[in-house]
Amino acid sequence: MEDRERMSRLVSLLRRRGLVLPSFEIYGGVSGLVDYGPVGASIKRRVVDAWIGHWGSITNVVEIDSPTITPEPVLVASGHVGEFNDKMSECISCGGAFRSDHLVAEFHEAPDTLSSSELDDLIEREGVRCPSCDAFDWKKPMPMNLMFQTSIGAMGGSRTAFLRPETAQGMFMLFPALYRHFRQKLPFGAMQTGRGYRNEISPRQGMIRLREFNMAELEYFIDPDDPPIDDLSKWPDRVCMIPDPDGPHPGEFEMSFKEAFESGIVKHPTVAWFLAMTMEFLEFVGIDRAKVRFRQHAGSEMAHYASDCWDCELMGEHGWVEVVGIANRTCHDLESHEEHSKSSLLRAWRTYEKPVKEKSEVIKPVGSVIGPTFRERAGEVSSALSKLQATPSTFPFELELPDGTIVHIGEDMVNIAVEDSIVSGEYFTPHVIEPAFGIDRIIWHILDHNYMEVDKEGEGYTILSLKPEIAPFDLVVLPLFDKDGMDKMARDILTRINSLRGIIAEIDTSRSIGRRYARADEIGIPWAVTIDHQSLEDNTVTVRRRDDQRQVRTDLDGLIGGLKSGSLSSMF
RNA sequence: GCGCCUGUAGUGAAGGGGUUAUCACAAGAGGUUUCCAACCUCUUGUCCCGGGUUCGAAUCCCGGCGGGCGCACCA
Repeated sequence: MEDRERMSRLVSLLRRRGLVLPSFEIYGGVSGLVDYGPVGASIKRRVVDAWIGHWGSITNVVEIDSPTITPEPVLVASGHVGEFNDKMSECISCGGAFRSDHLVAEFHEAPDTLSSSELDDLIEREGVRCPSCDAFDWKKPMPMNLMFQTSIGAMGGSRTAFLRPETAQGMFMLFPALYRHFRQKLPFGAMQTGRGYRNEISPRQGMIRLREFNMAELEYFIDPDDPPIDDLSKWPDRVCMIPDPDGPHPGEFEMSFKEAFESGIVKHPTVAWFLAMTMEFLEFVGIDRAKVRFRQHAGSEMAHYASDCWDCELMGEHGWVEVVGIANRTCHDLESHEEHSKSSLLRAWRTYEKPVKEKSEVIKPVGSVIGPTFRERAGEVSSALSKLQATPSTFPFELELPDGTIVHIGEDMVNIAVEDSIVSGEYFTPHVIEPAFGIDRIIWHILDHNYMEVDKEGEGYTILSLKPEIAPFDLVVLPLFDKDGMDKMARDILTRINSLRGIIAEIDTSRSIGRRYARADEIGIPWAVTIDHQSLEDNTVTVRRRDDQRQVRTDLDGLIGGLKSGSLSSMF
């Protein structure tokens, strides 16, 4: 499956032509950081724009943009501070590294709550041996923080913060604003693209595991009792699905999304819809469908926030790589933020089909009696009374306060009222379906799947067969010779084309025409326009199609029209 | 983070304790050519960084940084 030679030729091309390069190279480089060069940045922008356009086509999905610097409490609530702060023990004898809490798991009920020194004591006391070499020779447990920490503000007044490990929290923070924006109606979604940061222990595999990377995430907020259901028959083609091997459908299947949902392999209708939408996006940007599979997480590898999770994996020179995670995060995030922040704005309202009439007895503390009787504790007594579920039948009765104190409540201290109310609905915490895309990983696979090494008249020849929608340039303008008026005409045409909104063209005037076609093919420019002697006489040019090198002659208006409407290929 | 391998123009490679480090491709200037990496002339540009050994280090040694693979870790 892997061809190291092909991969190294591809990587050389990416560096040589300014697509993707190591960052800070003149200072020795930094592992896990890459630059998109002049060609790569253009591709990346178009892939991101395509992603925004794709999901934005769902009504009720909007784009937002949040800070990357995130205060600590947000990430405590999300679970990242706990999850991303594992302590690691290193074996001096063999160099192996292991999670300290796993080493002492059989000696403690909640090993993940222990501090470094407590873990160290326990390892010493129990004589825990190295799982790989059986030695008893440990370094002290070290916290392994996978988030980049910083502080907001200077000196004493500063607050701890982290660079975000995912963009998703930005959408949760804006839930109240989104709920208002969407006139308090579910479902709705918010998406953002941007950088995420993880201080990986050992970044590997080029742009597959980065320390700073581009993500694109969508949080789709739904009513769990009324999940959106889309018509899956729009996507009849089959795709490789690998359900949870520990579940009821172990194995590997070729099936449509509709079949996967109807057979119960994909449980949630909205998740099934998003799987299909994900496949559609990947094909739009030029991913080879035959190199795609959807794999359901086993329970044991589920992220801390998810209840069901599907990975979309792509096959490339690095093997199968996870590029999209589609998770049902349920109400985990909103509930946790409600608990930690004490905000009451993280819920949605659900109106009942028929209002419910409720008759209830309510206990109302009488402040004028309770106040003088209990003095400074009157507040606690009042709130304890209000929380009583059942109305007491006899007086006086004993009431227990939160700290265990027992007080005696007389009949004169409360009013018991019977209230009739009409309840027309209820508040609930929305559930969230999240597709999370690793943009860099997708770009790598776009390049991989479209990197064509072909034979051209006995010579090796390279074509990057990118979809026109994500090509770095829409076309290249080539004067056959850089003189005799062809030079001026080419520059005039270039100016005219570049004035079209959203169209990017470049010009190449150096060396032979064949060499210039080759250069353009190598970075995936789909169209080349050549100005020759005839152009000067009749205002026509030739248009060359990258993938089959065929040419047609057209007049300038035909060229401009075809470019604007994206229909150049209809000329062939 | 550990182990093994590795680092020479933009890319790919050769070489190597001693004068000015070699080659191909690429790139720039000019010429030639009426459409697919042709050809001619000229030009630019390289030993990852630091320390050590040595009269002398790009070469040997050590460390760092970067890359590949394996282990470990990882939404």
